[in-house]
Amino acid sequence: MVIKNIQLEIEQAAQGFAAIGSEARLAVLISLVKAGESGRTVGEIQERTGMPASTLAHHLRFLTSADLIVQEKSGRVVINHANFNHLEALAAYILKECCSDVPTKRK
Amino acid sequence: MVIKNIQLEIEQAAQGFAAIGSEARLAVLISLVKAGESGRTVGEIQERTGMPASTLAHHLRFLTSADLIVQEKSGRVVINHANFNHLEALAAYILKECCSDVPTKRK
DNA sequence: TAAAACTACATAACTAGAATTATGGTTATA
DNA sequence: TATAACCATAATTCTAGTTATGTAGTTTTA
Repeated sequence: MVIKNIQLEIEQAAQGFAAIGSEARLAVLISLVKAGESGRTVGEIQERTGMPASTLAHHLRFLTSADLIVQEKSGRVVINHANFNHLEALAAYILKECCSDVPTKRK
Repeated sequence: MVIKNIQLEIEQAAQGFAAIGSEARLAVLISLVKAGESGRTVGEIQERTGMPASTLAHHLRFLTSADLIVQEKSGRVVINHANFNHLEALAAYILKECCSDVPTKRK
């Protein structure tokens, strides 16, 4: 798996975190992360999470617009993939600038 | 700096992400991450972010209840510290279970 | 039939002004 | 010189208007 380095702006990062800031959506995303590259159809996610289709569609839209997942249409089904590049960037964002304002001690 | 390994439940993780899922709060948190261990007073954060005191107080409360920051009272000022242990755990959470459902190829 | 779009509504969140509380420093007074 | 009174500052709480979100039923599209 190739991980591309993405540079996030604070708006994008906040949007990304907001997207996984609800238990329902976080559960959906984690399910897709577990599934790896091959992803899962909307139906498969619905089976696993048990949420109503319309609710799930709404959350998938939310996750898609935050660029956390990518949807791919294949015939009649839609396959959802975790966007690993973006997720990596998001995870890194939190502590990226750790301590940059701490004055370094003079020796 | 010692990093403790924290195991997060999905509710806690979602709450944590929700806490940094607003640009205002993410900006506050990043400011505290930059400041490192020594933290920053409410006033210092206000100077940097320019947001009204009442709004800032509200967001700090939110961040505190999600355990992302820790507040320490010192005389008249309240010093805010990023909770690095929790932030590490949150960052790790996103991809922790990556690909666990992918069937491994037989050799 | 699978999935998305549309719709509706109750609930929660964001923002910020005004009032309040808490602390520390300064000045006045006995 | 105590100490009471007062003022300044830091931060929080109260309150309210506005906006966003969560959920899910219904309808549409491919």
